[in-house]
Amino acid sequence: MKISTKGRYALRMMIDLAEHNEGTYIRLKDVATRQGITLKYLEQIIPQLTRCGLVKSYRGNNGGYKLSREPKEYTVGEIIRATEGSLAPVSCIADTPNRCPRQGECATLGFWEGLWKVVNEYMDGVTLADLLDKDQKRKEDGAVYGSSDGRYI
Amino acid sequence: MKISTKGRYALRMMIDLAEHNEGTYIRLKDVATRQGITLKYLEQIIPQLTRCGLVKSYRGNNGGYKLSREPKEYTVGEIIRATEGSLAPVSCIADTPNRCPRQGECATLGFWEGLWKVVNEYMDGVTLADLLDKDQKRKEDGAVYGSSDGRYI
DNA sequence: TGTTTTCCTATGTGTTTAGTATGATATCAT
DNA sequence: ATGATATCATACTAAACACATAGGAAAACA
Repeated sequence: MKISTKGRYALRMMIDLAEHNEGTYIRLKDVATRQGITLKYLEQIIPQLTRCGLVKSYRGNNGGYKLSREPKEYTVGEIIRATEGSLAPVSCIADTPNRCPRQGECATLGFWEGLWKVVNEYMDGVTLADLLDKDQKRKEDGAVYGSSDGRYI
Repeated sequence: MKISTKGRYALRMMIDLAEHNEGTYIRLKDVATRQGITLKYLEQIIPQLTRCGLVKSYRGNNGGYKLSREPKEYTVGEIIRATEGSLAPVSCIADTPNRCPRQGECATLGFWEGLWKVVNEYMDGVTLADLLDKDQKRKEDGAVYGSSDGRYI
């Protein structure tokens, strides 16, 4: 039940691109330095975001990456799904052709579908802009995160 | 973001033990046959449930396993956690000593904590008895699972 | 004493994770 | 043109994990 570094780093890249957005393309090297992750690894992850249209890329001397929309137009869910793939907790319910032969007689299927839905709804309920707000507040004062009910926003 | 066979099979074992509960100990061999999973693999998973006090075991000729409580007294969450470990989506927030050195400056930490909470709350909101009810209904007629809002109950 | 069960530990195999490395291709500044 | 600097594509690897299989010890009963 873990999110891999691919998804986690992708989210941090998106936040970094949003925070340093001045209209120009941002070098991945700078993102890597700021985030403390090797350039080569980020180079391997970010093409998934480009292919899904989440960021725009530009080659060459003053090239780099930048967001293709406003931060509030991204949900965290689509960023994570772009890099991690389906968030289905069991492969037998995903769109993949791994359908289980015991489907008709499985007592737990509905439970897993419910979990899938809960995870997606949580992630799609938080935007990239929400994370930026938190980050700004954190930088201003050493505020504690999270609301009283643990829900992120 | 996947649940492994350990957790999934553990849940199916618990359902099986509940459905065939007549007070006596149930042979794991019978569970394995009914569920279509090898005995040897289940033998490797079930000790975690015994150690956590979820089932009672008895050795010898008429030995086997049985639930230590009523089905409605189990949440699915405790069954899954007993076999899968912590459901924290990132290791840096779990109780494990993998705390991240960037904690103070991480904009995503609160988001992951919120996801963790959502997952736990969903799983702890469904009992073993709930899954049994669904299973009974499914056996009676070929009913469709899940309520309109996708929430399992 | 033999049978049947749980219990314990070792082994194997394939996949995934988390990175590292090498080089090609595009773009710009000079 | 040419060199510098960026993305892009692909291959490789070490370690961990998933998903079992296998062999035998210990307990309980008939």
